Amino acid sequence: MGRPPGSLRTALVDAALSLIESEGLASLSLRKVARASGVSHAAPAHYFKDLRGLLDAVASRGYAGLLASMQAPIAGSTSLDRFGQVGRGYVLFAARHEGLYRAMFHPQLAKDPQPHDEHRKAAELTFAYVVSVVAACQRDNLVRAGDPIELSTLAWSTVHGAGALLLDGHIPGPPQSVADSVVHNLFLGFRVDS
Amino acid sequence: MGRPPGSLRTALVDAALSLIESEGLASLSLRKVARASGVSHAAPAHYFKDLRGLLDAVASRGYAGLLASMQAPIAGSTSLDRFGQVGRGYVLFAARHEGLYRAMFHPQLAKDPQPHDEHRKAAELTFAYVVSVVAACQRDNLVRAGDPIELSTLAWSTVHGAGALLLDGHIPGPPQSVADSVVHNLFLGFRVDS
DNA sequence: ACGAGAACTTGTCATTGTCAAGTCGAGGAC
DNA sequence: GTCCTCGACTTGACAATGACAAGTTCTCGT
Repeated sequence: MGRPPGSLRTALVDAALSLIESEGLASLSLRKVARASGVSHAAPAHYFKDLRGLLDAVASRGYAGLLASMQAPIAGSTSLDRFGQVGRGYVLFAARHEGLYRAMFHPQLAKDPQPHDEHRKAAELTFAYVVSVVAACQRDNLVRAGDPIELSTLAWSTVHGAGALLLDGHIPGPPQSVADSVVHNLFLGFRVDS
Repeated sequence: MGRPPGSLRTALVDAALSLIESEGLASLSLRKVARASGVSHAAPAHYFKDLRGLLDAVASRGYAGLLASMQAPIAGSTSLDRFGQVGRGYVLFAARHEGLYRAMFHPQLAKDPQPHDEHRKAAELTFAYVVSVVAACQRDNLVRAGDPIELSTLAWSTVHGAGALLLDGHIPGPPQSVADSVVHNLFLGFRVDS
């Protein structure tokens, strides 16, 4: 199959994403990815030496989608609007891309639980956007003073936990309303003191 | 090997817990558990038909430990003290029992991502304690009014997210201070309005 | 005495991650 | 032009695993 040069790696990640979406993360395997891409069973190991490597590549792709979801165009465009969209976009991304979300944060499939560089870089980039939005809210006097990184870490924890618990079925109700509730309550804790 | 009657199931869960602690969740297998317990490779399937079944049993055990960690004896005993201990206990439990915590919340090893009844019951029992503590704080006028279940869900999301991100290395710093920071900020958002 | 069911064991199968070794073609050195 | 190397795979093999089917053995009620 005439493949554009240097694109097998990309194609393998595409196949992995598609398999995760259609069959779930748990049944992903290096060999399935290879088969879906029409290459030999050992080809993936050439690019990602490990299952861990594949998952890191998949996760990096996932962070791009997550960031896009948090930056989705919204009606208003005050810093507060963007704050709300960050939270909602995060939780809804988890709900809409369950397998991918799990691949990003719960890589149980790989023996080594610690994410590698590519993965970690992508995560930091995404986090940086959250920090920038929080800082903007502080400049507009909508969010109380304090280290924006610490506040952002808390916000990340909250939306991340909500997404995870939602996927595990621990939080009842439709994702949309869970997202709204979480964001609403989170902001109550971030307001400037009255 | 003369085994007390009806105790193999318990012994298998014990073995699984021990293996998770010593080698990590990712390398757990039904067969290893069987070997560690001195029984045939198919014995575990008799009690937990699935890997999923074993993980559910392990998770149920885990919730008992989690609850204990949240109820750890503390100096003061106001409802606020207990609120703090719930949060700290949760985050620290995650940090101290990484494999078990992952087994409880990220059962990627099983094909079916949804927890089963035993697991879910244990989770609800644990959550009920959180709700009771939050409600007590409300009675003492330390936490703002509102549906205690909704507030507790938010609190759970936050500590759960913090634990998960901590394990994935996304939050730097020692677990103890992360726990303190999270609980501190969480409470700021729960205070009664001034 | 007998049948039934619980508590396993033995055997087997397809699938998987990983490693070692090969193949093959393009690009540069001489 | 020939040689050499190196990247991009392929082929082959191995041990481990989850799951299933078919026993076996033991106990208990009748």
